[in-house]
Formats: sequence, structure tokens, C-alpha cells
Amino acid sequence: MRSKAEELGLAEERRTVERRRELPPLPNVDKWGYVKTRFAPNPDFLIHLGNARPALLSHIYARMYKGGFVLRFEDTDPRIKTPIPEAYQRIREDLRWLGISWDEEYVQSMRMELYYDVARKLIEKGGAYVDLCTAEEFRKFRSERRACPHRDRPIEEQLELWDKMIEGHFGEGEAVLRIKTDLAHPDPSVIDWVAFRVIDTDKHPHPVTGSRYVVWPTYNFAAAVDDHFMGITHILRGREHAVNTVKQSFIYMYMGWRYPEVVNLGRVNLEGFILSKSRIKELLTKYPGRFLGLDDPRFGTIASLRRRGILPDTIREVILELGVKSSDATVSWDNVAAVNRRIADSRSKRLMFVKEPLEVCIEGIELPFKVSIPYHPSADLGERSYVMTNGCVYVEKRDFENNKGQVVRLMSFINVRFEERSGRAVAKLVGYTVDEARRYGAPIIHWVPKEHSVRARLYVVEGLRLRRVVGMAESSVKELNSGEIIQLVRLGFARVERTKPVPLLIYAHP
RNA sequence: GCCGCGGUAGUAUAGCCCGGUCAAGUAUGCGGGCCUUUCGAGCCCGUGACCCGGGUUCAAAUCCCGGCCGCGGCACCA
Repeated sequence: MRSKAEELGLAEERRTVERRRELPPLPNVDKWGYVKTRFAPNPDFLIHLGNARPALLSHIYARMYKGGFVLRFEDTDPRIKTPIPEAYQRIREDLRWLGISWDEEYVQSMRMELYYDVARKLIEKGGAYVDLCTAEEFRKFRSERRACPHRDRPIEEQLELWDKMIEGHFGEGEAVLRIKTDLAHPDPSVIDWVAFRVIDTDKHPHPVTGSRYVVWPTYNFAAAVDDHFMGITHILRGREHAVNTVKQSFIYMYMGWRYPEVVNLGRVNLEGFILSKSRIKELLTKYPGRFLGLDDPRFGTIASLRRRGILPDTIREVILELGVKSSDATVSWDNVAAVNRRIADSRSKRLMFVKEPLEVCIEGIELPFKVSIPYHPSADLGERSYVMTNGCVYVEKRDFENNKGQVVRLMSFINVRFEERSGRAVAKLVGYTVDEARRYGAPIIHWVPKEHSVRARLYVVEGLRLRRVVGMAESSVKELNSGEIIQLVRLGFARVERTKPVPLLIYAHP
């Protein structure tokens, strides 16, 4: 027994060592003299597994180089990506749960005056102009690689227009501030990109600043300015931002700033799950009653995975295995489950849950009978005891039917022969030990003592469906803590959602 | 319009930048065995892959060219 435990311990040690991969060094660290990274989510929804990649890697690198790490909420679009008030707090909770701590925190919507200041300076330097073209008009000029008529007006006029913009003289779509780039740039999306646009915050109030501002910076402007003022040295972000580096560098050029090092990361998909925030939001609006909240276990958000019983170490390990690469990755659920199983196994209590319960009474057992079962076969997680006075148990109907006339072992209890007598299911005691059961070649099945059973629900995720299974669980399920990860014998891992009034478990994986 | 990425076992991927140590690693899956509180975990054994065609080279999964297939991003979202 001890040698086996030793074996297990050694084996586990070896595995973790093998898994601990060195991350590649960040570029040009010596030129900056320090490292500071950031994670910059949009609080328009909860973060998902795909966001965990830049978040975790940025944080790990910051700690690895004993540098700084910044959390920045990018909430500069109250119209299309309207921030959700509770998202700010829930994102913080998700990050902490993932083991991420930050040294500084900023909210972009509270930094508007700074953006306005930089915009004014850019106009003064001739690097930006107020454009009064319609979107279509501008598109036409751009496709012909021609300057729009507003581009080369005198700076004084630009400043006046800019002030008017801020004061609210223009409606949505009537004016934008553009960064002067290169009219001949091969990528039209780079040409004179929009730095600020008008958003009617009476119609679309911002959850932080209400209707106070009507001119809002775009992502590229706000991120560029913030990365500079926050002293960010290394940006790890999704590959979809590659072009944005080109756009933002024009601001850095005008202002004489030094652009941080950029590492582009590929997107992460989770097989069988919806990660897209907009898709999830769409589903939630379209079918409001069908989901268990923003963190419904069918989604790929961090909160959903947590609710499903996935541990933070599992997510860290899965993300680290993907490495620092610009290629997209699809994570298979089987692998997530395998990693989670390995981590959860030694700390999860074993409990029995019988679906499609069939009552079977045992003949030949001496009553009362006390049975004590450890919660874990090898780890010390305590035990539960049941005193049975009537000898009746629940077993799965299927188990009874598949073993009629045969000997089975009720796990950690006794060996019985299943019989059917005048339509009634009975079980005859034939022995007590595992050795005897093995001599019979008896399958080991799970069971629940009738007197110590409680009706419980188990929710099983099947793609976008949620199968609700009702069954009988051991009464000790009521003593568990909600949030606890347990293992249902022969079924798999599950997370305790709540224990009252009817215990509810969410199935994680086999 | 413009920019970019990928094609390695059933599946998901590592390796490719700096060619040999790759008769290709890991996980999962699958098959068999051991173990026994499980149809789980663990342990042992086994299974199985470099998109196609050229080129460079003593040597190519790795470099170059072409092809085929698949995918993504940007343009008053972030």
C-alpha cells in the first residue's frame, strides 16, 4: 500500500516537472530596463478562455521579470459595446480566481480629459484633423487615395472644430477626428483612421460617466495613449490587433514616443463551446429563460468553466501548453477534462448518486447495520457513516436489470445476489469482502441507503442543451460546501451548485 | 480593397525561427494487462502522423518556389 502511494507521489512529481515549460524570453527587455505588461478587457461582458491567454501570459511575464502588471478596462464604446456595470467587478473576480494580481488599475472612461489633451496636441502638431465628411464621402476619397477637403484646413480652424465637437455641436456621424497617416498606404484601413467619434450618450449613456461626454476615443487612440502613459513595455495581445500596431504607431511618431514591444497571440477556441461574447449575449437575449445566467455552464467564459467545476490550475496549464504563438489554437474538451481530472482527483470526495433509482431490500443482513465509507480511497478526506435499520437501498435500474440472478458488490458495503421475486426486486446477502466478490467475478456498483438518501438534481451539459437528471444521492451531500468539486462514483466529476433545498450538482466531465 | 495565419497519428497539438540529436514529443482516444471504493484515477505494454509537387543541401517536418485546401483580421468595435 505504501509503495503504491509512493509510486503515485513520485509519478505525479515527475509529471509536473515535465510540464513546467520555460516561456521564451520577451524581446528587447534590456533596452527598456524593466518590464511592464497589461491586460485590457472590455467590460461589455465576462472574460472567456480566449481572454485568459493574454491575461495569464502578460501576468506571468510581469512576475517572471519582477515587473509591473496593469489591469485596464477599455470601455470607450457606450453605443455598440456598451459596458455592463457588473462586468467590471466580475472580471476582477475572474482574474483573481485565475491567480492574477495587478499592481495598477485604470478605467478608460475616467481618463477622457487625458485623451482630449493628447488629441489637442496632435492637432497642434498637424497630426490630426476634424473630418466633417459622411462615412461614404470619406470612403470615396480614401479609395482614390485623395485627401478629403477637411484634411488640410488651418490648425486654428481644426482646434475650433475640435472644441465644438467636444461641446456637443455635432451629432453622431457628423464629425470625427482623424489621425493623419499616409494617403498612399497600401492598407486602406490604415489611411487617416478615426481617433474620436461622436456618441449620443443621452441615447446611449455610459455606465460610468453617464451623458457627460459625447466625443469618445476609439480603441486605437485610447490604447495607444494609455500604453504610453502607463509605461507599458510589452504588449501581448491577439493577432487580430496586428494592423492596430501600424495605426497606433502614427501617434507615437507625432508625439515622439517609443512604441512598446508587441507580441501577437493566436486566438483560442474551446471545442464544443461558444466563446464569442456577442454570440453569448445574443443567445441570452433571444432565449432569456433558457440559461442559468451569464455564467451558464454551457458557455466558454471563465465564470462558466468555474461553475462547471474546472479548476484555475487547469486553465493555467492548458493556456501555458499553448505557448506564446501567433497561431490560433483549438483546445479539446477531452484534454481540459484530463488535466482537470488529474488535478481534482486527489482532493475530491467520492459520493454516490443513483439515477433511475430502483428500491432493493437486502435479505439476510443483520440489522441494524452500520456502514462507514471513507470519502476518498487514499487521501484523508474523512468519512461518512450510515446506520441502516431496514436494509433497503437504491441502485440504478439498469444495474439491476443487467445483473439479475448474478452477484454484484455494493461498493464498500456487501456482496449480494440480485433476484426478482413476484415482480419485486430483492438482493440476497452472499458475503462481505472484496475478495469474495472477485471470486464471483462480481461487478462493483454504486448504491444509496434508502434511509439516508435525498432527492438531488444533476445538470449535464450537452452542447447547447442542459440535461436535467433527477436521482437519489447520499444524504451526506447536504453537508458539502457549494462550490466544492466532488466525484460521483462511476459517473464522473461534478461541482456542488447548492445543497438546499434540493441539492443541485453540475456535471463536469468523466 | 488590404493584411495575416495554418495544413504533423481518430482528435487536439509540440517540434519548424537556429536543417542532422525526429526511425517525430505530449495529451486525449483506442486495444491489452495490473490495481481496486468506480464503466473513474493511477501504473505497465501496445496502436498510430510530417497536405501535394519541385528546388537547395552530404542531410529537410524544419529553408526556398509553386499548387491545393482550410481559416482569420482591419475599414467612426475592442
